[in-house]
Amino acid sequence: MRQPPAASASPSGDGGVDPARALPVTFYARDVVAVARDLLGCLLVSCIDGETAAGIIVETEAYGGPDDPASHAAFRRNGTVAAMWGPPGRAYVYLAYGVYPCLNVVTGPAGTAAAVLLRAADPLLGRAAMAARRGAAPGRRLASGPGRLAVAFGITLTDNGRPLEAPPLWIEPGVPPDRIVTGPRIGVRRGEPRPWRFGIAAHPALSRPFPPAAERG
DNA sequence: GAACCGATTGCCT
DNA sequence: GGCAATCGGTTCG
Repeated sequence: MRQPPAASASPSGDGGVDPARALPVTFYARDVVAVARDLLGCLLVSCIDGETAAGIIVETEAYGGPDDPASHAAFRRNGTVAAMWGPPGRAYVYLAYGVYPCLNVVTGPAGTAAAVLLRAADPLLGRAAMAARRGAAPGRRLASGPGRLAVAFGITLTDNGRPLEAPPLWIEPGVPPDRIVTGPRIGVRRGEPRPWRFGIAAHPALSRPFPPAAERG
């Protein structure tokens, strides 16, 4: 499987990315599970600190509103989580274990408090900048994991609530994947398990392999 | 105002 | 494979 041509051979000066192509708010204003699946193959772009970083989204997780015990919105409404309760198409950034920022995309009508966690991306542009931010060699784990992804793209808590339709942070349409795998969300302990983790089948940039049972699905 | 928890990661054994 | 690091928000006293 070759790299999708989403960011190749463009007259744009940034190696092919173009904020004019950013997904409209209507894309996000849908069911959180649908958005989570449709984001696979799309191009995440950030222009932060003078560095352009872009990568294909290869893994996502859907988190519902108050009805989803695993969601931050289940028992919280104020603070950073307030972004989840806001309008769709905006970023919800939280700090995992006080260490790593994690980037979510708010979905559904305002007040739904649902969001999609971006768990992994396949670096396409700005690998050097990603590696520098990660403090790692430009190898294969630059953005494979929610914390790694956010750090690689320069995302911090200050980006919480930021609209995702214009610089410095936006998402462009990409090539829909041939096969999508499904599995239980990672690290979730509360409530009944939901198969709301989605990934591009057998993609090398996945944060972790999917359970065999999901591969057959 | 203090204690506790968490949608993680990297380093240690 | 196991566990410490680290911080914002919520909960409890």
